[in-house]
Amino acid sequence: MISNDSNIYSEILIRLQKLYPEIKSKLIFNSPFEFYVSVILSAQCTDEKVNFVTKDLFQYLKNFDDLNSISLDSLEKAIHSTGFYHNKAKSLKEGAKFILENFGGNLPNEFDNLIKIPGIGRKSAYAILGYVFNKSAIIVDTHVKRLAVRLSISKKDDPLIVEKEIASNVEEKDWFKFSYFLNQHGRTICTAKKPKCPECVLYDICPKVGISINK
DNA sequence: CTCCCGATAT
DNA sequence: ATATCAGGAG
Repeated sequence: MISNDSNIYSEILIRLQKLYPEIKSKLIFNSPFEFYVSVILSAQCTDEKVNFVTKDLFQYLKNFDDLNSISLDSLEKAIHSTGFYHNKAKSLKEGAKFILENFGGNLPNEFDNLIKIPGIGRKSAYAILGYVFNKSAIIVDTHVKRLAVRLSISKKDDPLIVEKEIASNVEEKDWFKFSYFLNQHGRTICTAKKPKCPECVLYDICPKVGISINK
């Protein structure tokens, strides 16, 4: 099939690779446990703020046993500034209990097991797989979702659809990269509110350029 | 679809 | 002052 848009995926990979050469989480972690805590705290919160909070937290919170033992009240106080602190503290403690009871206190490295942990959804499960265990994963967060729609990779604003489109159009070895690139680009250039289209390296291949770009 | 919530941009 | 950010649970 001779078609220009059949190359949009590889074009995105090539161009964004140059812009975001280092594929690494901005979250600072030194163990699967620390990433688990950080990824839960990172919901609606900058990675910088998470790192600020975990710097002190990880001095005394070393594993799932510690997390299971700490009082809800002191945990809430410690993570307060990340927002949603009541939900997050509850998720962290319930998740820790679940991991101790079902996985012997070790964070599992299979998607099907991760997704069973209370407080861990698809996005967090894939983040753990990709960043901690270097397994293939497609992280579809709000940025990836938004860019997939703008770039007409997906017609629907649905994480599962976006995931399937990427899975079937990108080589598996590039899945994680691809979603990482869209995420980075969404944070910096193709922002939700005022996308910087004139600065965008995908400008000429973006179908939504010039049209109302509010989705 | 709503609720959770503090921080930051506007 | 207020809109917006954003993943997961119910």
